[in-house]
Amino acid sequence: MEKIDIPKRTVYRLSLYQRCLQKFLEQSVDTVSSDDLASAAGVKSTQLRKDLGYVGQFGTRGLGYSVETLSAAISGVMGLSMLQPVVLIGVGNLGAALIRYGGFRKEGFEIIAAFDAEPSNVKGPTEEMGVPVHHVSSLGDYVAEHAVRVGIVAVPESAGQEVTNILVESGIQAILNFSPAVLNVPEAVVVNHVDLAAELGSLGFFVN
Amino acid sequence: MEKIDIPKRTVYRLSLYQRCLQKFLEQSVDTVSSDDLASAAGVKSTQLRKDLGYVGQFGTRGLGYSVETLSAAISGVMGLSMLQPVVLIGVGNLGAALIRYGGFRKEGFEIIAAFDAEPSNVKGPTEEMGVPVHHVSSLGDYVAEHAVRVGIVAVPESAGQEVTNILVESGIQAILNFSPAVLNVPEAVVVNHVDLAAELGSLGFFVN
DNA sequence: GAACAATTGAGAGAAATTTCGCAATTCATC
DNA sequence: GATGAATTGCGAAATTTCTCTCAATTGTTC
Ligand SMILES: NC(=O)c1ccc[n+]([C@@H]2O[C@H](COP(=O)([O-])OP(=O)(O)OC[C@H]3O[C@@H](n4cnc5c(N)ncnc54)[C@H](O)[C@@H]3O)[C@@H](O)[C@H]2O)c1
Ligand SMILES: NC(=O)c1ccc[n+]([C@@H]2O[C@H](COP(=O)([O-])OP(=O)(O)OC[C@H]3O[C@@H](n4cnc5c(N)ncnc54)[C@H](O)[C@@H]3O)[C@@H](O)[C@H]2O)c1
Repeated sequence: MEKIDIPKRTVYRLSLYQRCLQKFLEQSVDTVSSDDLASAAGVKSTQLRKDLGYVGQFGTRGLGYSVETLSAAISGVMGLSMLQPVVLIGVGNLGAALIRYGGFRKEGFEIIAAFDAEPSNVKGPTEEMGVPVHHVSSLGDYVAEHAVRVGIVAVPESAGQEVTNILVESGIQAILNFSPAVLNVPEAVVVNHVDLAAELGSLGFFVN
Repeated sequence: MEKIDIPKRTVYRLSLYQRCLQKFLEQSVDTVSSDDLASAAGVKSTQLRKDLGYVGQFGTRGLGYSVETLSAAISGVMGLSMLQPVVLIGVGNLGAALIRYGGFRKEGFEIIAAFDAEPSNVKGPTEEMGVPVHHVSSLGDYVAEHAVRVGIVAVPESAGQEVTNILVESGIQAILNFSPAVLNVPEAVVVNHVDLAAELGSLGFFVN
């Protein structure tokens, strides 16, 4: 079960490639060159080939890659062969937007339940998308019972570590963190920190 | 006015440091060591010192950094000395969430206007936050007239390049792109691509 | 004011990541 | 079935980023 050792950056790009391949598939393209795919993903073709090299050999020289084969291969590595259930904690501005967004399914993820400290304040998403919003007190049990492996944290900074602890104790394996909080987790748990304020803030450097 | 050459990663972290410093300031802490600040930001202290090294020398050996001085210095480099006006294009799920979020002001950014292809569909944010939502046809003029330098793109992928072109032609200097589209821009324009689907997707690799 | 503890700043070294270069392979054509 | 054009896969080189080390400096204590 030992995952091959793949650089984090490469894993991220594999996710991009996968989406591009999906799009090619929809357009009934059945073969792409590394140049085609790379430019669709916004990277250099050498980079793409090096990235794919971590996964295996899927191309045929002179021709390129079979979209279907490559897509299946990446899906395999990325564990996207089946829909991955996800819980979301914090149904505020951002959390609600994420729930309403329908696009994650296509990427292989489904938000199956949401949790909030005040679920009664939350109206829209439940009805709109069929995602139930529970009280955060039931988070631990839910995650454990449904063996949920991925969680999205969209609570205020002050509550970030708290809900993370619950997730971790209940066996979560990966967290997408939107709060500014620096989350403390065991080695085995992976955290992707998306810090929107910092992303915007860093643009300040480049203007004027 | 040539900016010092600072690695992108460092710029991003400077933004983190700045937020942490702000928090220290609120707590009336007036001196921090590189260890304190680094752990608040979730990085190693050697990394922090190296990052600050790009900016200048602000610490006193044996003591640490003056929160106020350092914060001012970073603000200077990051161009956050004054509130940076920002336009947002695409007031859908995500765009509306960003508008409703009040935290960007504290980071030195203010969404002064939003644009959508169908502004009549958009209700909430305008009234709630006092951010007017205009038709996208007026985007170019608005950006040019108000000399807006930073834009947030939150439209569907298919419209990403289109609105980007308008922004670029009108003199935008930096873009925060939430759409999956790979945006094509001139060298002088900086794009921060926040690809939520890819961030979530890449977690798939790490589970199980 | 000498000894000590704390802590920065910066150069050197290590590690990670990206880019390059090119042999190997495949398909199409003559 | 040989020639040529296209394109992968991979080792090597280049670049970027991170970490380590330690001398230099400051404040504090005796
Ligand atoms: N919305 C944005 O555009 C934006 C931008 C930058 C950063 N962020 C960050 O994303 C996070 C969410 O932002 P938001 O605007 O959606 O905030 P929000 O205040 O609108 O929503 C937070 C939600 O979390 C819930 N909550 C609070 N404590 C909780 C707990 N212990 N357990 C479960 N739920 C709890 C609240 O009831 C609320 O519904 C914040 O950390 C914020 O700093 C958001
Ligand atoms: N919401 C999420 O959680 C989420 C997650 C991942 C990615 N994204 C990406 O973020 C972007 C926005 O997502 P969303 O969920 O808010 O989408 P959305 O469909 O809710 O909103 C898009 C908005 O853009 C407007 N629009 C369309 N074409 C336009 C144009 N040419 N000019 C101006 N406005 C235009 C639409 O009227 C709509 O209001 C999309 O690219 C999406 O793929 C969103």
